[in-house]
Amino acid sequence: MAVDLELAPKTKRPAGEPCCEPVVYPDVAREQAARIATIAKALGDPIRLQLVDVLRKHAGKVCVCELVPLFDLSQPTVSHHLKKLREAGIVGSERRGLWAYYYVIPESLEEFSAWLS
Amino acid sequence: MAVDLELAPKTKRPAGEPCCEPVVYPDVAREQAARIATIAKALGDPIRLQLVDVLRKHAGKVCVCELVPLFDLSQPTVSHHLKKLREAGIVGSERRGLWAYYYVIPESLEEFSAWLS
DNA sequence: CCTATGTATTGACAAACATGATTTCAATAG
DNA sequence: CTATTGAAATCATGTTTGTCAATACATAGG
Repeated sequence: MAVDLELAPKTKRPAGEPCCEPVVYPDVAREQAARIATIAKALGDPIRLQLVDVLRKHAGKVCVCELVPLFDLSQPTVSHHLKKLREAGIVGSERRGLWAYYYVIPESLEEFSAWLS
Repeated sequence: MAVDLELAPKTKRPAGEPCCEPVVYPDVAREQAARIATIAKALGDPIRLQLVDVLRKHAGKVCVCELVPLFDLSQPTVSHHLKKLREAGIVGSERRGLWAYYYVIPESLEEFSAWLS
């Protein structure tokens, strides 16, 4: 797992040699990085982060009509952000009649959280 | 801190009334969300996430010349990503002669990590 | 000096993104 | 049925992003 890079003091190359040994980054790490980056990207917008924050604090399902007035944004824009979060697997939604309720999928944040700490 | 949204079953509005009570999102939370989203945004690219990953695993300073061959990218592109990470306050850099060494600033990830868990 | 090397910046460009206006869809009430 | 309402999708637009080629900058060695 750990990439073993050398941190030896460098000297100017003898004009031809490569600077460093080419280090191969393991594919599994790349895939994990891609997964985590997808989550991070979805959280990388203040609105979406606050959406997740609100949803998490309620630990239940929240109606879109309650989320929209939290922000100075149009309903379609909030819907757009919720879609992004859905596509990233961070939230799920459920329709009950006219209303749509959103909730956080906690497992979706676990790998990221583990990597971060 | 906790936003107290009601989750009562909804009924169709009497044509005029707003759907829900306007809920005020506290400003302090907005600022925190903005800070965390900045970090998340910077981590929201697979390359940058791997860069941070490598730097963290080494818990020391790593030469750019060792980072570039990890990716199938040009040196300017890697430099660009490192700059993004620097601007987000996630990494710092130090020049020693020709070489530039990068390192993670652990505190930069603390607030995000705390929020996530 | 001059040349070579490691790194950063600039310019350009396609792709992705955030946003709002408008439209579409689904479901409820009458 | 029709009208209305909540939510999602579509369209258009201006902005940001990731990438590389080319260039600039700084430093080390001769």
